[in-house]
Amino acid sequence: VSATADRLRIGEVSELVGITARTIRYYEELGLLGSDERSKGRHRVFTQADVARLKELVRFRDLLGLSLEELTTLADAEQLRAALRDRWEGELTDKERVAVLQQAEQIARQQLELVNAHRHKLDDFAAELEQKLALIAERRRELGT
Amino acid sequence: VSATADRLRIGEVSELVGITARTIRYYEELGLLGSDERSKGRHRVFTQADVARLKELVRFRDLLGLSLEELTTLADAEQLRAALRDRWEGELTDKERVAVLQQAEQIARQQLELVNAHRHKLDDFAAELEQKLALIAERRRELGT
DNA sequence: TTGCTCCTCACGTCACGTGAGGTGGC
DNA sequence: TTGCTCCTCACGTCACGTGAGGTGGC
Repeated sequence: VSATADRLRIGEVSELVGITARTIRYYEELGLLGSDERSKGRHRVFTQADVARLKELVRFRDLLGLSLEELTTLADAEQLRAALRDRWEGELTDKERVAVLQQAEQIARQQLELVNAHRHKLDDFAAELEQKLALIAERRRELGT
Repeated sequence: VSATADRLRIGEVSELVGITARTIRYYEELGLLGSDERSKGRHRVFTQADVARLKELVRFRDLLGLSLEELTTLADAEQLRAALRDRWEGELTDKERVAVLQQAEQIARQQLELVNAHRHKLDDFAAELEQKLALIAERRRELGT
């Protein structure tokens, strides 16, 4: 199969990520995926790295409600990180490696803050609902059932 | 001021809820608010109950990513509950009161499950990011900085 | 070679944003 | 009465959905 060679087709990616082919094409058009070298009209080819990136984008979209414009910024940062990572083996000095790690750390920290902000809002929401349930339970006790 | 009489105008509601007047009109058009008795062309009048309802809808929209069609279902349930609540004082038998409470409890439980499902996904996401940070920290130790 | 999957327009939809031009109400 | 806020179209936009008609590649 083509998958063994890490050359995925759009249908396979669609299946793996859980989004439609149309969405993948649209994201590519917006530049959310990496470079797209392909003569127009021919079938797109994807890698497992593309699948990972799409999964992450979809997660930010669905869980944090980010717009595609916001995802672009995020994708740019990730792309930079990936580019540096590709040069990781051998070609970098220790100083450069430290700089790459610092960059990666900053990105991850910002993402974690976004996630945590959303978590707190959901925690508040859940707490209110549980309070509501407690109030209902109390009223039911008052009614003797 | 008009606010003292619980007769809010769309601009006040917009401010209180944090959405635009256009959005409020759109939601009214979809029937997400209660009954709209008003001769066309005249200014809309809202109550604090409308504000509370809109705040809840916006929360479900933003935190859980529900579509307006899904919000409709949710709003219908809430509306039913509110209608029953209005009849709460005096007119109901104990049996009817218990039924109302059971309904309210079921709704709150379903909402809580939705919220918790989202919370778990965000927990997973946060855990992965923290793991990533731990990995970065480890690499930095290996590099001696 | 036959099918299936993919391709590119291109129009439709959902959830609003953004004026244009006009009227309501404290 | 003067302003400000509100009103109703109506077209624009973002993030895709949904065919129509045609070609690529195992």
